[in-house]
Amino acid sequence: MPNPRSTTRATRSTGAVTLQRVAEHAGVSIATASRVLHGGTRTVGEELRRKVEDAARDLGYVSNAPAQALARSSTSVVGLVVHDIADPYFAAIAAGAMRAAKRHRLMVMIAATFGDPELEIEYVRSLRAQRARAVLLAGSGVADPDLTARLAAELDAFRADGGRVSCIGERGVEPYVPLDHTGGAERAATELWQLGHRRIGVVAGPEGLVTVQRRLAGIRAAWSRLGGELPDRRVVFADFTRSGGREAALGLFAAEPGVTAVLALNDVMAAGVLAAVQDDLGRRVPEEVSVVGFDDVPFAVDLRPSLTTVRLPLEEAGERAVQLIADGASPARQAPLGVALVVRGSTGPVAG
Amino acid sequence: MPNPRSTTRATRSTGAVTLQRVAEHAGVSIATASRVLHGGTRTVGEELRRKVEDAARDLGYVSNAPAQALARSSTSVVGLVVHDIADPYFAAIAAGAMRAAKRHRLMVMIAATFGDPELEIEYVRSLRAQRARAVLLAGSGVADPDLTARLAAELDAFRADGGRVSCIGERGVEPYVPLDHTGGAERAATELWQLGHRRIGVVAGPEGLVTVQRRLAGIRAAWSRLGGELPDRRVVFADFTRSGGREAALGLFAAEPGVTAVLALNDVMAAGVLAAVQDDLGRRVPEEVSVVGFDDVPFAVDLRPSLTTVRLPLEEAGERAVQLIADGASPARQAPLGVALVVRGSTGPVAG
DNA sequence: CTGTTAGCGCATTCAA
DNA sequence: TTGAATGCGCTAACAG
Repeated sequence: MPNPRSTTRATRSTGAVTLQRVAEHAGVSIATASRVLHGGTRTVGEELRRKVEDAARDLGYVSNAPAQALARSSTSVVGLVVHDIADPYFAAIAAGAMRAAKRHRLMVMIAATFGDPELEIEYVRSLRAQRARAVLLAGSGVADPDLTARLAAELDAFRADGGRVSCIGERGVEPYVPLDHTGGAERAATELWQLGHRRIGVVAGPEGLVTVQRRLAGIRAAWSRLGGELPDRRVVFADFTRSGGREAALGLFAAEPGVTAVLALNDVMAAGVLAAVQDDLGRRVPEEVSVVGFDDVPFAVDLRPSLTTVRLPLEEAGERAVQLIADGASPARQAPLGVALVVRGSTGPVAG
Repeated sequence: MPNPRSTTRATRSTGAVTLQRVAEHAGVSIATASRVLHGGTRTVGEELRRKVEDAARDLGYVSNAPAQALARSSTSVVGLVVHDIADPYFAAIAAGAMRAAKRHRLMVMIAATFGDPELEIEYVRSLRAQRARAVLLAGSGVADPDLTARLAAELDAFRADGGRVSCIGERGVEPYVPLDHTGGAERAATELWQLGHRRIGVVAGPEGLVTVQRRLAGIRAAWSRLGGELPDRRVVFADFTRSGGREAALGLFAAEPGVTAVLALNDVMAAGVLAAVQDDLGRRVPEEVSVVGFDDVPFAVDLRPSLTTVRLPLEEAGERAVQLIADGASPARQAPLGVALVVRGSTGPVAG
């Protein structure tokens, strides 16, 4: 018998090294092998333990995650749902999440919805099928009752199957990592007011996103508190992209040439605004027009001029989101992550 | 009976809706249910098919991926191994990969090594445990024989288990998406030469990365072909980060004040170089110093001044990488993705 | 076209 | 402490 293999079919030639084989090789039962290789509790004798470990190493054993998942009905993967991983906002969150995931020995599966709420629901469902241990919703939700309800239903089903859920920013899902969009926006608006600006414009992202609504609300709140006016025609909605920002800025100035400062609702859009104002419109920043961004993504400091923006601790938010779903994290109230206005070169006093 | 849940423990209250239950509910065998719900082939009668579909919908059935994976020993997840997802280079690749993955109905699991080659090996092993259908290596390899061999061994094992492998850029693994680092670098260097620069400096990434070596080789090849000189002291290695670029530039100019142009081996470093040259050293770009980057990440155009750089079709590379491992993609020779020099504002003729 | 049956690899009672 | 046996949910022959 030159070949120890006995069973019939193909697939399992010498290929798959299973617990079974390790057990045989070590001369123990598969239960024992399982205990030393996977079981946390040390209830195996020193000698057998060594034998099993040696066998596993010799054979190059690698556990079969799907099999384990099936047997214990739980995996070590967490799903992260973002809009677009190429967007530095989400990339930062993902980086933080992955860092924390590593600490907790979790794998991160990323799904990009490209802004499609239907896809978000579909991905949660898919993650449920994967029996992911948790799903992290990183993107902003949309203010649509139907969509929200359907997502909630899907999340409930996910939880019913034993999964955990957490999200970045408040969106009606518990637990979540609080991000003070409103407060940050208020601060940015206030800064502009203090610089003497009275006629400001807002370059906003998609109108349906609750993040956009929150930031906008913060600006409006601060502005009216200060006694300013912000007519709707000075608020332009567009995609959360560079070109979205550029086009929105162009539209804004076409309609309201007197605007002295513009608040972009994220840094990527701000980059587009800067390009529009300086290159297309030929106005100087900040001498003629001030620009403020939101998020403080890494490249904000390198824009021309460097961008004044509201800093959001994105990486930390990502980390916290996985902490929330890792171990028995208490669903205790989270201290909101600090937002801060980072004043750089794109803002200045209103032209006298 | 206000509460339909009955069974004892926790987890499996009304929770787990299995194929089994769907089959019962529909009055068919579980095999039939499986066929209509998962089997691609249409070998089920119209009536039963409908019954099963209705039952599945009514019960809210979601297939159990781990169970499927175990039974058919294959999953629909592909692993993507990157250095750092927050780096726009990898974010772009990931975005492309995810787009293609969606088309092929694959899920993408991302692992970040943060530049640690050991972690890369560990992740491949972990992906093997997950029985991932494929792993995509997006990061550059290091020029270390031991590491390379161990990674190769792990990849072979992965393949032996039926997994597919592909990577971005040549690194001794087949198949791969060719990226002409060398050619791009040659083009950038040539451009500088033509602008009259003779004393150039290179701000390079980690010396061990083969990508760095390739780009550097391209520069050296072009330069010596043109008749220029590039002494080692004008080549500085640092991290592939903004601060790495900034510090490297500072060091470079401290040692070689006469340099008239610097080639940064990626755009993120170039941002740091720009900051160092203009803000720290107070020299004008491009009047006094020209700067060239590499990759053409999204923010390159927004730098101050806009960055001349070598464009690499990163998203497309990501897409191609998953195409390579999807369906029965022929391991045919790939036409190298086109690289192009994008001339913008950071380069100009040498000061006369 | 449909049902029966035998695993897939592992965790986990339950005995020993 | 260790082993034997059972089942996780599903797929894939194989038979009818």
